[in-house]
Amino acid sequence: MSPDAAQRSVLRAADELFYAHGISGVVMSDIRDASGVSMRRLYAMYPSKSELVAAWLTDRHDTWMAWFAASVERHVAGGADPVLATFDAIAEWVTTPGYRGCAFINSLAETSEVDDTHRTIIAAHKRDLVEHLAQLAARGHSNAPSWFPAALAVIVDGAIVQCTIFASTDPLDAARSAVHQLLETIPT
Amino acid sequence: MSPDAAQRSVLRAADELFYAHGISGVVMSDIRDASGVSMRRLYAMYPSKSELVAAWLTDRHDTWMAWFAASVERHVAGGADPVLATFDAIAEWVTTPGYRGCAFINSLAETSEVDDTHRTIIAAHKRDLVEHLAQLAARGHSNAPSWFPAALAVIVDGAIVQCTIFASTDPLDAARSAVHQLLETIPT
DNA sequence: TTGACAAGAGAATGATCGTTCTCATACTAT
DNA sequence: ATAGTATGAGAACGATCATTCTCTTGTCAA
Repeated sequence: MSPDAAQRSVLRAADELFYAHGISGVVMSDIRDASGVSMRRLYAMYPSKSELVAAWLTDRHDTWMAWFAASVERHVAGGADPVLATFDAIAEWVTTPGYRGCAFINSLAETSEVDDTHRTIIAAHKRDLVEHLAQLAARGHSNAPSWFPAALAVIVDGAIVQCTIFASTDPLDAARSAVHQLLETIPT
Repeated sequence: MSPDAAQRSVLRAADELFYAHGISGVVMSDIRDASGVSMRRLYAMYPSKSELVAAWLTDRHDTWMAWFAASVERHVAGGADPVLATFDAIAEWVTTPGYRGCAFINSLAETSEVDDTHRTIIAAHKRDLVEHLAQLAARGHSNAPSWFPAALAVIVDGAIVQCTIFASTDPLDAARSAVHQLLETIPT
């Protein structure tokens, strides 16, 4: 297996396993078994589990943001409002089999207070999400109040969490209704 | 130590430790050391760590809901709108030293998909919170749309999560602004 | 006082985990 | 082909954990 293929295989295994079972629910030999990469090579690539987790989070940030942006644009191309298209994208995600909430929120719950590396990646992910939502809001709702993007991010994260807890899309629908109502009151 | 005192001491230790370090970040001997209750007695009370966690979550539900209701009423008595008083209460909580987000959301991230007991307690907690918020909304905003309580719960949970991630109260302020704006559009 | 049982301290047990090591097997360069 | 190096398979190691056991120290009824 080429170094590149090994790297991809490990990150794919890490994503499936860490997302499904949580960080402490996955042991290094699970990663080896799922990726087919030997312990020796695994530790040559990532000198500790913590660094593998950091690499996974970084990779997942890129992958997820790219997926999210593409999904939103697809719905915008179909005629949706850029802000409301956010909820169409999240609805797709939430109804995916194996959905278990936001990997970053979940990982934060498992991250001890001393591990700054993981926290930093997690916060950067959410900062990027807020920024992306701000750009969506700027398209077509250019005079939304300054708190709007941050509020939108709060609502999106709340919906992601509650859809996990209730195993239902009802919270997402309520969130969409609230944002729809909010947009009505914003002069274009 | 009386059986009652031992029970209280164990639950208090469980709350401090599980909340601060997460479930898998706490080992049973930590509970023993913090509570002063011997292993033998600990396992006589709770036959496994998982059952201790369940007892902790149940206890925390009662404690937290009581605190939240009281804090909201305090702010309502000070003249706040019952719905907006929610954000005053959450603001108190978020600025408490040692704040680490919602124990139930955090625990869900650590709970494996097979452990139905914990999931059930977590979902019941959030259901009770939604119901409480619905009752607050009914006071003074009796003709809010039917999605309003669920949306309010989504916004509250999102704010709780994002204040943890960003270690800031900014998300809470944005959330409050959004709800304030929403209430403006609801005919009394 | 004594005998019988309840409870504490904390060591023992067996499983699991992160990480490293060994040995056997390839591959590379000459 | 062969010495030298890299890699894989997976056992070994040392730490940690949930849980149980042992031994000791009360405590209380008669």
